[in-house]
Amino acid sequence: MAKASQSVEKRTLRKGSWSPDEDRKLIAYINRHGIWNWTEMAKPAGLQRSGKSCRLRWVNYLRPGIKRGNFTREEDETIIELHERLGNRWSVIASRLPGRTDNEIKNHWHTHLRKRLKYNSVSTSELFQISNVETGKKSSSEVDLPPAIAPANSESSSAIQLSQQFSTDSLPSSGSKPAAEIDRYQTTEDTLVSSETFGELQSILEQPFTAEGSSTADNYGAIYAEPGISATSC
DNA sequence: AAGATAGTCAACCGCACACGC
DNA sequence: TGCGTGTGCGGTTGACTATCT
Repeated sequence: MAKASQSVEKRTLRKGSWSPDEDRKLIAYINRHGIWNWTEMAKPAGLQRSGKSCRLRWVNYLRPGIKRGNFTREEDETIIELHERLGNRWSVIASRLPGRTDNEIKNHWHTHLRKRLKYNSVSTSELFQISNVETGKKSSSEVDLPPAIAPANSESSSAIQLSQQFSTDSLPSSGSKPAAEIDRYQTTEDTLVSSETFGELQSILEQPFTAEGSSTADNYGAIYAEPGISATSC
């Protein structure tokens, strides 16, 4: 493609929040054709978005199996535990929290957990009590969390409904390119395989958690047992 | 009631890496 | 081997919302 037309395209690309209509288009396209090339997909999908933007929206928001809403105490503890071991390796941490995205975990860390750890002399379980006193203001996801799944806003909710709706015939098991390509996006753990430190990470991750509870393998099964998403392809 | 301030989170940006040619 | 392209990741930003004064 010529440089001139590329720059024109760049100028016409939409930025900012996604509309429900855009969400619908992206989901519909992916369900029909699968994920084959983010930068090329946007146009035939009818979206004036960059490939990056589409990918981000899908991975963090529209993908089936995304868990929205408040973090549970177990999830919080898992994040804290893993962050102690791994640092800001959000994608690795996300791989241990089925249904949570690295972006969401990162945000949650910066907005909730990090400040709790300022009280770094206390145990993780005590952090949950401290948060009550400390924040005083908003109590959104802090303590005694309900198993909330309620999305933050109406747009989110519509996106999720759409996603779930589409997921019934979900990620393409047939079609021109999909299966092999899509596998790449099914699990964050797969992305670790290529890492030179995979072994190292795995050994770290396989150490028992005090707080991890039921959050890993079992839930993977549950999450990815959604229609149209095979656990094996994860 | 209205403005100021703080908190939250979706989305963007830039960089690094993998891969194909 | 070097280059171009696509993708993934982590840091950061900015709009929106909640709370305070």
